[in-house]
Amino acid sequence: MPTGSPRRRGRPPSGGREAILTATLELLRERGIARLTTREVAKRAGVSEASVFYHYTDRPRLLRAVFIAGLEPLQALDARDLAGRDHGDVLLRLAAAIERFLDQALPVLMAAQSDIELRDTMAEYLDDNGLGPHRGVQAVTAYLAGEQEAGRVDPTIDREAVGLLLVGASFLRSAQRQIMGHAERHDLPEMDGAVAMIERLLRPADARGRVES
Amino acid sequence: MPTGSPRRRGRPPSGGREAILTATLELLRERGIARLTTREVAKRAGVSEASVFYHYTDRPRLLRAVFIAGLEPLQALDARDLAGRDHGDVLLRLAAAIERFLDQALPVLMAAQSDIELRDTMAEYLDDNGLGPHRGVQAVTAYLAGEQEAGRVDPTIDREAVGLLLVGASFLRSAQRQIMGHAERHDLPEMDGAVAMIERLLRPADARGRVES
DNA sequence: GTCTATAGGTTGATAGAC
DNA sequence: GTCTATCAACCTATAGAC
Repeated sequence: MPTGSPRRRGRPPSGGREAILTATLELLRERGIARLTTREVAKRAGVSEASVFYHYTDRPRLLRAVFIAGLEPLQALDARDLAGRDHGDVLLRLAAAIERFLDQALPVLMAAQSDIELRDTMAEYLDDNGLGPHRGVQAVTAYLAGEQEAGRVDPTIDREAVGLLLVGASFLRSAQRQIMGHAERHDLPEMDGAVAMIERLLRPADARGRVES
Repeated sequence: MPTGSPRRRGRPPSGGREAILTATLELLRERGIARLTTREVAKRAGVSEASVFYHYTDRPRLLRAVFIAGLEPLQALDARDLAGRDHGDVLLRLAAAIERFLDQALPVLMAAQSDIELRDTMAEYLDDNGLGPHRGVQAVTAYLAGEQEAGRVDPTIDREAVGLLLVGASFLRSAQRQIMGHAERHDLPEMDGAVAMIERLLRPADARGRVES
């Protein structure tokens, strides 16, 4: 028997299901969850409201689907994929990747905080799938462990602590952008300086005080 | 004419106004803003619903008042108030203070993200009053500047970068507690390790490698 | 300042035809 | 799978008496 599926049974999907998901995510980011009505979702997706309920049963389940879709990119985060000249380079790229992810996901994560049932649903999902902020910390930790083994990073460094510091800074910067909106004043420092400090910390003892490059 | 106010004119306040504020804040933290109705607020505060509108005009203004009340403790944050044996001690206390503040304020900050108009209102308020995450960074920066001047901290240290790292870690830890709820697994590292790494970074060059105490 | 009562409007969800 | 039409529930806000 054939294992592939060259042709699915039944009527092919018309794309309505995905259109609803996309429309919901857009409206969530644009207006906030409080102004997100199934009516508006249907309008933007170009389907009827009943169609929304046909596909997702009720509003909480629709939102759950949106949350999961919005968090999906976190699954693949790995510092070792990011090549770079030196530690500073890799860590800066990793921090940038985390900030990019958070800029997308934070609106969704925060929206879930608006309702205790949504919050619990999402927390359970995150927990079951081993997701959450610790994922970013793990990415840093794994990278540092490899570098320590290769003798390129001080072996007495607390890998997890460094991960917490780096991911925390990225998180704070992304959250600040969202909370403060486009208020230009009162900016946070750039990541460069923070990464430079971390880099200084990582240097093996025998390399300390050496002049750069 | 007397400048003090030994006795206010008119009927003394019965405490209804404050009861409404407190009830709103409680419900916000317990159930989330989506389930926060003026009806429930009135019930918990022990007043009629009309009383809520008498005092706060409409729901957005009530929420604005709650946000401001919830953020007030940030105004006073200053690392120099926190005495300690050494840098690690002071920074650990400061981080703890920031986490305590955020545990209270983050639910409020996140709730404001649920509605774009609330979000903008709050962002404007934060901006006008110079509030926001940068306040925590400033507290660290100010402390480090003093210590650098006294020769107890490496003068080549990027103060703002260190502030970003420390506040970021506190922020991440507090946010994780709220987002993940009481899911025990997948914890983040404690602050101690992170502070120890920062402390190592701060040591003046002539003190590096010295054995502790 | 506080209350009761209610108007007015919005929303999530269902029914039933196509 | 998609639609139109509709309902029951709920919420904010106001009116007017005390």
